[in-house]
This record gives sequence, structure tokens and C-alpha cells, in this order.
Amino acid sequence: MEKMRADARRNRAKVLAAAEEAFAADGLAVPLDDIARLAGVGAGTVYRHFPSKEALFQAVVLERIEQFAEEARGLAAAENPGEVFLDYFVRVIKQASLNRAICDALAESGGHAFKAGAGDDFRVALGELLRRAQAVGAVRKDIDGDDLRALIVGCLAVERYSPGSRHLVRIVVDGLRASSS
Amino acid sequence: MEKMRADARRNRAKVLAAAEEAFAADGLAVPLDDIARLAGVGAGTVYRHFPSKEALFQAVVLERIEQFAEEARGLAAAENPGEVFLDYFVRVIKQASLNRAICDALAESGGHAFKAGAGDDFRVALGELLRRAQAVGAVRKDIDGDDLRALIVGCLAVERYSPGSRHLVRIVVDGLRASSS
DNA sequence: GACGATACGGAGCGTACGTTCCGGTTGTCA
DNA sequence: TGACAACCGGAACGTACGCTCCGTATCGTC
Repeated sequence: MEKMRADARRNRAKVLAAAEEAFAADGLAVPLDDIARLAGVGAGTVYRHFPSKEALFQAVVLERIEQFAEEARGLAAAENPGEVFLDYFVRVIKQASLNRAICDALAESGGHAFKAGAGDDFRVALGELLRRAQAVGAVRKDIDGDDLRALIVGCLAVERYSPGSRHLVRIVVDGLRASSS
Repeated sequence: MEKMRADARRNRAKVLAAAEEAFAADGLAVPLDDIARLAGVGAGTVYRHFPSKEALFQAVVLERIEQFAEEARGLAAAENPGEVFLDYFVRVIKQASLNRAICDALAESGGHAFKAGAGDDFRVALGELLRRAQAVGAVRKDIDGDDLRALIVGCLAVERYSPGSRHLVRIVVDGLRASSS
């Protein structure tokens, strides 16, 4: 992974960039040959660097999820946890809805990518924001991080079904705020 | 459609029944050959009755949606529209989540099946229940039938992501109840 | 600059699946 | 019951795509 030939490292980066773009636009359905062509590389080269299309996809998705987690960690110390949490929740949904790779990763196999490995960072960071928002009474207490991830999945589906309808996500947010019943 | 040979009519019914079962279990991904085998019929016979796999799928899905619409019409005259509406909303989600054909139909092409043709009956009936629930103040007034369909899609995604977690749908229901903001 | 190792490209393989085609079969009607 | 049309089964076709293979090109080193 470190002592690679210079051209190999270059090509690996090109493949990753092309995959990022292609998967984000068309999701997992994009043929691997297209990614190779977009990267200016042969199909064999892709397989030299990633054992399968699935592995490449996961690499791309996990990288994006890690960015979400990073952002969440940066907000963990904010002084108004309620607003911060809800803003973050909405922002993640909006960003993810623009990225078909994320949507497909969630749909496939029940969001396996969100659950395993690097997705764990996201789970932890999101859970922390939630905990703080609950502590100040901004969010109902009968939910946990797993529930939240499921809600994100649902909101993504809504967003894909009828894009841009603002108040649907707000309904969920209102539901999160409502007193626990 | 009417003056068919007896065996043709029989086979058509067998294909439809098999497709219903297979699509409900495995969604659109089930190979057409499997449906034919399940129906005890050759692949050619399936194509004699339905121009494409997609058409067969739509026929099955629309039939199911029509059942939902029927049920909704039967509830239109109830004396407690608030409860009736929310119960119906939850029940549709629960039923649909058990049927991968419905889930796939919603995912594919933004729920095209729900929007066109027979799906219209569902839209109308659902809208009527909603209107009555709003009239008695049980549901916030800033949503319409299209929003509801989108919410159903989202709840289905949640259900598939983390099955059986009751209170996620309840969050949405609470959001629906919440005062309009 | 030459040599071995490493990486590249893209043709080609295997598979899966939607769809079509046609020789045989079965229902219908006179 | 005979004959024609409608229908059936399933082999075969075309396509798409993930993945592999191997002759060739490129890189790093001495």
C-alpha cells in the first residue's frame, strides 16, 4: 500500500476519483468498464487495486461516511446541542440525497456499509450529538443512534421519491421533538 | 381478454398467481424463468400473456395497490376520522413492508406505479381519509396526499432497514399530529 | 543503459437473464 | 371426429456485465 510504483499510485487515485464521481451520479448500477474508461484506465487495472467492484464501491462509500462522521465530531462541543443536532440531521440527509452511492449503499443489504467498520465512527459521532440534544430536552428520549440511522434512511427515500419537498423532513424533525408518548 | 381458450385463461391465472408470490418474496429481481417454473409453465407462455417482465410486474403491483385503495374507500365514512386515518397509514406501511414487490415498485423510477393509472384510485382514497382527519384537527394541515405517499415510501425504507422497530413509524405519526409550524 | 519486477490494457471468458422462435400439442367448432 | 387455429414448452439468441488472462509497456535499480 505504501511501496507502490509511482504510476500504480497515480492510477489508483484516478480510479478512486472516477469511481467517486460515477457512483455518486448513477449508483452501484454503473458498469465497472465505465469507471475504468472515465479514469482513463483498463478494466484490469481497476482489479489490480480493488479485488471487486463491490470493494471499490465500499471504499468510496466509507470515505464519504467518514466525512460525515468528521463533521459530527467537529460539532460535539457546541453550546446549543439541540439546534446543532437537528441542523446536522437535516444536512446529512440533504447531502446524502445528492449522492446515489450513499443511497444505494443504504438500500443494499440493509445499509450494511453504515453498520460495519468505518461506519462505526459515524454511529458513535451521531450518537454523541443525539445524547447531548436529548440531555437538554431538545429531542425525545425514547430513541437511540440506531433509530436515527433508520430515520435517515427513510428520509433519504422520501427525498428521492419527491425531491426538494422541504416539509417532509420537517415532519420527522417535529416527530423527534415531540414529547415521548 | 375474454374469448380466450380455456387453457390459456388457466395459464394466465397461474402465471399471475406465481408472479404475485415470487415478486412479493424477492421483488423485481426474481428471474422470469423462476416465475414460469413456479407457475408450471414455459417462459414463452408468460410472454404470450404479458408483453414483458415489467408489464407483469406492474400488473401484480397495481392489483395490490388497488386493494389498498379499496380498503381506504371502505373507511371513508367512519365516524372517527383521526384514528381511522392514522391506523390506516400504519397498516398500509406494515402490509407493504412485507411485500418486496411494492417496495421495489416504489424504489424504481420514484414510485411511478403509485402515481399512474390505478395508483390514482389509491391517491384519491388516501387523500379523502387525510382530508377528513385534518378536518377534525387530528392531523396537521400543511400536507397533502402527495406528501403522504412520500412519507409512506420513507417509512417503508425505514421498515426494511430495521424491521419491526415500532416507534420509528410512531415518530412520523407524532410528526403528523404535531401542530403545523 | 540494461535487466528484472511490477503494472497496464483490453480482448475474451463465463454467467445470468430478458426475449424470441418454432415444432409439437391441445382446445374448439362445425 | 376431423381440421384449423390458438396455444404451449423450452431451447436458443442477444446483450450486458463482472472478472481474468497474458502479451506488452513502464518503472526502479545497479
